[in-house]
Amino acid sequence: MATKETKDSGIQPPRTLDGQLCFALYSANLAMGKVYRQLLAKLDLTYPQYLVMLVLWERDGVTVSELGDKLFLDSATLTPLLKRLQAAGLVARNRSTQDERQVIVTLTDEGRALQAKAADVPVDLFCAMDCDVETLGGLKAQLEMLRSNLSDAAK
Amino acid sequence: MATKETKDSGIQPPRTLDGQLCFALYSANLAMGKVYRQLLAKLDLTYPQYLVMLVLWERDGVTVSELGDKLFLDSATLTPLLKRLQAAGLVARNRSTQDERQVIVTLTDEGRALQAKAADVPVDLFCAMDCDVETLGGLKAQLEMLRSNLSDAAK
DNA sequence: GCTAATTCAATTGCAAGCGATTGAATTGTG
DNA sequence: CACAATTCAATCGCTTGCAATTGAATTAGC
Repeated sequence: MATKETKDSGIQPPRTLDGQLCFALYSANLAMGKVYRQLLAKLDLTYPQYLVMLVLWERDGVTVSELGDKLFLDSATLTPLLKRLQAAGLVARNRSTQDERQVIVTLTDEGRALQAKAADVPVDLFCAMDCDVETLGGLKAQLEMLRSNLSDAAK
Repeated sequence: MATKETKDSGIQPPRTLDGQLCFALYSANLAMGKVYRQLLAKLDLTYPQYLVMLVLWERDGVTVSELGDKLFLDSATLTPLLKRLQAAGLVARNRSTQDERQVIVTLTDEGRALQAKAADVPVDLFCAMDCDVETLGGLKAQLEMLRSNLSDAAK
């Protein structure tokens, strides 16, 4: 055999930077982060903090684990992030009385009020992406499939 | 006007977590990072470090700025990363004699030797993604377009 | 030739992100 | 009931990623 081949397929994955899908994913994500940083600056939120607020605006009063399941993050990331949101006066953290292991995250009045100020964010971001809706929808579906496959592969 | 609309388009970008392309991008990138962390553990590299090595394996002896242009990263990220690669014995960092402001990054013998050990990484990752090549190619092109558009939007 | 503007890497301070571990609370099993 | 296993949040240590700044080297303008 002259060159290494992918199992059973005979396909050659690219070995250079430019050829790799993963680098495109990585750098698109970085670029998205920069746009969000600008858009969210007026709300004093980072993108992961904004994601937590999105979850809470949809359904208030969730545990750290539930947040983690929705956002694919664990407590090592969420606990300090939630403390910062608490310090900013946007959420409260309270132990569940039913199960003292769980911490319930709740919106404060200020946190609820922030939703109105954040209304423009999805619109502005949609404009920044400058794509037609069909493309974005297809891209979203493919990325979700990719995330699912990669999650399965990672143990 | 009953609801806010995207400029001139009448289109409603999604406001919930599940609806957002950006979250799909963000979480797919996190999932990719976890797979790479496992694959690269045997090489003692992180994914950004691996990207730097990819660049150097393609063309040895590049400046920090050139690395930054290729990887869309700046010196605040690259300098400490390169110092870690240097501490690991994979690269050397030397001031250019032509222009003392520039730092030239060069592979050591050990760094060059690592390329052989990394040969399986793209293959393994391709398997982990579990997609056909056409899908991956299309996805890569769309992500590159998205990155470009977002970069333009961010200042 | 001299000063102003620019370029380049480095540094600082902060916020993720995660592997690994800890400790408390709960559940399961005999 | 007892006690082992599990679940859950928190903590530690490390590596990105970046805005802002610094300081040195180079280039441009006069």
